[in-house]
Amino acid sequence: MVTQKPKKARIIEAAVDIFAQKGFHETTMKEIARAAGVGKGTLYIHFKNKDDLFSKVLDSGIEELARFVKNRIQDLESPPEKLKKAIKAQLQYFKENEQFCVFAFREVWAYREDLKDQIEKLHNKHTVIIKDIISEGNKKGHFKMSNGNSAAAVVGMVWGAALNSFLFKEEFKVDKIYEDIVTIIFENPV
Amino acid sequence: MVTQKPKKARIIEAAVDIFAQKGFHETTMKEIARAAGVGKGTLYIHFKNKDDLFSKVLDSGIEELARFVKNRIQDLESPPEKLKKAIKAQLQYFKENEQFCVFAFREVWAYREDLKDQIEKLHNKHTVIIKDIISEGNKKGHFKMSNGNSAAAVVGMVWGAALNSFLFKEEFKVDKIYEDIVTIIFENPV
Amino acid sequence: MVTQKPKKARIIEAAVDIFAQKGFHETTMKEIARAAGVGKGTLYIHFKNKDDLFSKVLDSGIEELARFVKNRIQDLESPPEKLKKAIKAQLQYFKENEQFCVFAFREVWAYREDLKDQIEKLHNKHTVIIKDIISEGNKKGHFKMSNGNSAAAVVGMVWGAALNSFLFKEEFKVDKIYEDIVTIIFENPV
Amino acid sequence: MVTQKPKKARIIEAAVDIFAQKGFHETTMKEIARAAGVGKGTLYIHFKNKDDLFSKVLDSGIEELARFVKNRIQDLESPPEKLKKAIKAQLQYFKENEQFCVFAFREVWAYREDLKDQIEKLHNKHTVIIKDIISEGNKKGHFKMSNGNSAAAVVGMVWGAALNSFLFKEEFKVDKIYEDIVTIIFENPV
DNA sequence: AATGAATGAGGTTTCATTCAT
DNA sequence: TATGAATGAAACCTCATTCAT
Repeated sequence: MVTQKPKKARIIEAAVDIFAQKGFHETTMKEIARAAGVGKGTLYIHFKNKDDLFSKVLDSGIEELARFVKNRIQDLESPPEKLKKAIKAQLQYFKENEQFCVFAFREVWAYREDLKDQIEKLHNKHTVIIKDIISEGNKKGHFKMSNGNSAAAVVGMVWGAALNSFLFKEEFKVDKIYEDIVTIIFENPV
Repeated sequence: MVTQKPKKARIIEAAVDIFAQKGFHETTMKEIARAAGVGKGTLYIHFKNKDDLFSKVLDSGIEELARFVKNRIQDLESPPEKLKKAIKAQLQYFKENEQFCVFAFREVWAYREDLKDQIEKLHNKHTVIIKDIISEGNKKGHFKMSNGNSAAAVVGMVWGAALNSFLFKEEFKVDKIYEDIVTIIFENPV
Repeated sequence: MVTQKPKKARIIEAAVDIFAQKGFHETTMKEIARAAGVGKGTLYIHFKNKDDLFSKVLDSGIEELARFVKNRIQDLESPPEKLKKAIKAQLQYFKENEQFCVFAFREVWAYREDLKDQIEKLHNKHTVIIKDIISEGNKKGHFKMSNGNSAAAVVGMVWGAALNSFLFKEEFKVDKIYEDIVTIIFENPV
Repeated sequence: MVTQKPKKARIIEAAVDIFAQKGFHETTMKEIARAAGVGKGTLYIHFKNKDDLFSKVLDSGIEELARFVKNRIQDLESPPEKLKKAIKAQLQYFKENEQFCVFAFREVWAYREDLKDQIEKLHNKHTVIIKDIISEGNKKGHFKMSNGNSAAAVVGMVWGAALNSFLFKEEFKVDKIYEDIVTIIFENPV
């Protein structure tokens, strides 16, 4: 007999897709079960309940995004270069994982009171990469940004531009969006 | 007898609050009715259904935000000054209407498929102010930004920073956030 | 100012139409009010409630049908002729008042527990014409039918044939249906 | 553990009773569930919605009535005998299943626009037995009836007489009603 | 007498979760 | 471990009826 991919992973994969397409409330446990090819009851063996499944799905996605970005910047030295690369990496990830990103937009930003702690942690994990770069850049004299707000603002910029593309169903042009954002940060208005 | 505020307005006010606190799906029509001090059936006199109420609430808020920002920039000439003022005005509005802003974050960004048209329109109405300023600034030689993406990025920056504050329940310091954003746009990294 | 038709009559007229088209439960008081050109509250001035309005409407219709049939047979002497004429008259009335007849089918036959007394009375008023003819015919030696059941059976025959036409949207051919029914009663199978 | 009767059958049985007593609109899904001894949600596992349940209930009853009548006439040869037997069988079935018959009266005759197709089919299935007998009888020279209208008239006669008994809460005397109907068809008025 | 805005009881239906197999 | 039939709380929405004008 062929060794099957573990059920838990299959469930998460299926859930990302459906949550991303329809949002938390419009998605039913039955749909997820069917998409994962398991019984409804099985979901409750691997996850405590719908909220738990949801937050695990979120977790796994953000983790992957963070890994993806960290990989791309790990060999760079200069904070401005790191910042540029981190922005580009995010945009690339968005392009390749539109599904998940829409999902993250929907649910991380539009956070639910009862998942607050969970979501704050995730938001943090995601923003912290940028925060560290800025922090390092400030120390080395490259930037004059404050840490917390600026990181949030930069992340907001990337997501704002990305969401704008998604919303208007334009083609998602990584390079163009990248240029536009870099211009805002690195070019002075007169 | 005292002339009461019109029912429709009272309902919208109550709905903003509850939607903002709990999101679309967690909010029940019963709650809104109770908060507005009217009967459940009354909601259905003034609004076709829950979705309709929701989108009217959204509409009225965005309209007000747009008015608020436009008022503050109408006497300014220089595009950079306009951009700064528009950013500050948004932050001020956010501070004074935290409820509505969280609501808008939740639902405009995390847009729902079935309200897409509605939300695109609103998103547009809101972003277009920044877009016009940038466009004018480009023509006059102040900026070198592209129109669509950059406006979305700038708006994302403001909202990202604001949401960050809300998320972490820090005090919402308009001036500090304003400085941080302006620094990103107007100060060059080295 | 022109003397308007009394409101009460206008309401009944409107109600027959709507009840006939949609049945008791699918018809709303608002619809009736609008069709009658009066305010909703006005219905409650002239009728105690929806049930009361309904039974008055039924009453007025059955009354008219009974009058219609009685008129046509009053000059006839022979019970068989009377019976034939009464059958034909009913069919004619059905053809001219399909609206009301469907309504009567729906509601008289499918009687509601809470309107039972009302409906029995009406059913009676309608069947009694046939019952009297049969009774007279028996006495004079024309028929050998029992009174109650036979009248009900004859009425059922007429309505059954009529409803059959309505159901299958065939043209309602009075003469043909009339022939078919008369054949059953007046022609012997071998 | 004792093998229980299948849930679906139990639901249909319960639904016939309640629908018969109170009609479609006055019957609630909650009542049916309670009467069937199942949860409200279970109804929606076996039936798409209230309309679906209703039409399935109707279907199952008409099917049974048709089977009942067919069984009784299958060994007879002469069309007049068949017709008599079919009439008697219907009356017998009515006596034994008053519940269902009242239900069928209510809803088949007083048909609802949205169930029209369903009801036409059922009406048909029921009337066709009589239609076939008449048709055969015409061919063999026993009757001189037209097919469609006459079948509908005969069925109407049976139902009319039966309903009359139910309406007036008289004892339902199969033999007496049978005699009365047969007299109308087989005895010539003078 | 006439109106229609307001009400809220009560209906249908969905769906997260349980549990016997 | 795995399943899915069964459950019932809770949501949205309608509409007969009331009552202040």
